[in-house]
Amino acid sequence: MNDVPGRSPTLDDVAAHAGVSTATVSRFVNNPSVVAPATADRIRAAIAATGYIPNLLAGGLASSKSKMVAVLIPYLTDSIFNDTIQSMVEELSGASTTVMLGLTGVSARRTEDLIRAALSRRVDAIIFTGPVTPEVEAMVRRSPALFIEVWDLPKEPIGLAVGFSHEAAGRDVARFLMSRGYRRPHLVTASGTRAQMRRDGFFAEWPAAEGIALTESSVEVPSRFGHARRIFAEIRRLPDMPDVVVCGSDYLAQGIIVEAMAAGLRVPEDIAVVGFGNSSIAGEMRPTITSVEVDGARIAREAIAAIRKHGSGEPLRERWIDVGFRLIARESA
Amino acid sequence: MNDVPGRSPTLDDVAAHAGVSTATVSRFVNNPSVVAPATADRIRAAIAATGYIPNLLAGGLASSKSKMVAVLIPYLTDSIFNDTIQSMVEELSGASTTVMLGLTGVSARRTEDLIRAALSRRVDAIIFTGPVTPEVEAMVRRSPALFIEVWDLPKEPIGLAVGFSHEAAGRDVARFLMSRGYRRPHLVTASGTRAQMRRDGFFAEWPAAEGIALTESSVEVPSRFGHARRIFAEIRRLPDMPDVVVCGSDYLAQGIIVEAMAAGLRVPEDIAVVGFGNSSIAGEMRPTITSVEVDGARIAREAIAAIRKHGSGEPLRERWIDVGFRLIARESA
DNA sequence: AGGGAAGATGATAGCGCTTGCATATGCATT
DNA sequence: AATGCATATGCAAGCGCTATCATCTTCCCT
Repeated sequence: MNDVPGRSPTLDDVAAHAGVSTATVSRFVNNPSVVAPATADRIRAAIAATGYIPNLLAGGLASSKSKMVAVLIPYLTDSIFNDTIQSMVEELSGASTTVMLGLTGVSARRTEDLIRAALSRRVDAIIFTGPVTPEVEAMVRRSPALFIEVWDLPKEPIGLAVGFSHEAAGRDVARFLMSRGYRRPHLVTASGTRAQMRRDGFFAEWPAAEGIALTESSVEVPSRFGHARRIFAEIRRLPDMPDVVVCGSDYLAQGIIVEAMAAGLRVPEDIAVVGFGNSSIAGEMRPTITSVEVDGARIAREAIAAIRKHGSGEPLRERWIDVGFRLIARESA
Repeated sequence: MNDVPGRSPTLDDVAAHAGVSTATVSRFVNNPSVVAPATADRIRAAIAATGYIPNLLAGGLASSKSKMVAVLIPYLTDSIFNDTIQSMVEELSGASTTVMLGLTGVSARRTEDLIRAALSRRVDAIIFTGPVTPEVEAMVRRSPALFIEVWDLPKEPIGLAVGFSHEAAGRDVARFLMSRGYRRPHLVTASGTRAQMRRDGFFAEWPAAEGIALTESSVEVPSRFGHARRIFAEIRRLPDMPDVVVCGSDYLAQGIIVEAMAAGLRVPEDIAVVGFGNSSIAGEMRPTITSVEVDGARIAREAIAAIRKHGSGEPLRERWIDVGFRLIARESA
């Protein structure tokens, strides 16, 4: 598309045009306030006249900071991270940082390739969700990039962890349901580590007494809307219908509600439903979905603050940032 | 791992370790088959021993191709592009190309900033959805990056367009509904350009005859699930209930179905619903949603094929690639 | 008026890689 | 043997920027 004769303008072109040295233009571009106002004006004009667009490949090479961060998540579709990623990308772009997006799926191989790709770009940080394999850990440890694990609080984070205790969340849901009088929950657990931790928390808290039973089934990650048909069919086949279904995402919860209503059941009277993540649909569904809210925007902000600190050489004081969670009781349970 | 503490290993380190020149290692890294098998083995060993990870900033600077493409979309949440983006990112990563993700929202300012950021990284291509402002056009035209507009077929694409005719899609939906005997459609149109084009197509095709009426209302982009409450309330206030609601996304359609059922109406008997985009939920909802399928994966593949061609210097023959669409009749209408 | 401190700018050596050109080696062809 | 042509590798000049150090002005204080 380059119908313009010649190569694209460089710092030197701008410098020549403005009658200053390249160093001065470079300074101006990175921090306009360090050059004299009059010079700044000339440079500004020169940039406009030449149509100069900085080359961040060169800049990054010279300064060994790329102003780029990798965001690695499993999926884009129906993911509970979705709202978090949205604010993550917005905040990052706002801080004039480029986001490199990688979808890991559940494949360790793919994850490693993406980490390698990120390191190849000399990203300033990697924002990661999901289990860390030894290979990933090895690669990441020898790199200067800040490694941020979000949505969880592993015992031994490689760099920084920004998240909350899934085990505690599971416990809270169990306590909540008990207090509401539910006695026969059915857990739908996804195959990922975090879902398992919530399940463990739920089990640990749930009292094993007479008349207090619990059943479960499992789905592939992510906990999608589409899993609902199979799960609901499974539930119907149970000898005793559960009184509440605990889901790994609001999307799956939504699906269960739809299935229940299609089967002529009322939610929550005949069967209650709990979601997870407090995605926007949770408050918009009919009935509205009881869910566990996670402050995705806060996770994004904390992560970015850490990246900025790390970038300016400041050492990070803490290894974990617990953003907590909040159970939001709505109509569905 | 005998890595030098301090800086990360470079091509020279690997070269020294393998007893060859840096050029040879570079060749090996970019295309293993051009070096002699014995040399390749030595280099492979050296890379493993040093833990070398290429620096694509330096590589990109030297070769002036970044192996990076920018993907710019309005939103991540509830977006009809979601499935497309998913396959786009997967295909791109598979082709060892880094994806730079940008969320433009509806702001022209933000869009321009993102384009500038992409150009600063010297991306090989920009995959774009949404209206092109003169500023964007100017920046993009003078850059060597391939500019690909997806999901639409503008009359004068700057680079390449991969999409389909929204006007035709609107017409098809109108014809379909007529043939099914619907006579009182209600259109819910989002504020974006493409939605407007579908609306125009629908209007153009819909016969203006006795007993064949049509109403409409509008929503902010994106056509989210959450808009359904307001829209449905509007519909109920209409003097004559429409017999079918035409939505700009399957998510909104899903919302309308939920609202209708909550109001005790049957879908499609009392009121039918049509979605758009054939997102995964369309086939999973109850009732399943009649929708217009767009082959997102194909769009992704075509875009990537074009990028590859453009990258190897081949000129692009065509300016438009029409991937078409397909109306999928399901239970909801 | 002299001595500096502070501010603004210039000169320049890399950052780690790619690539055109030169060189060296092997092998089939005359 | 001499010639030619692949094939394999080395040399070294950049790619466009940043950052260190040096230089040159001001301007304030004693």
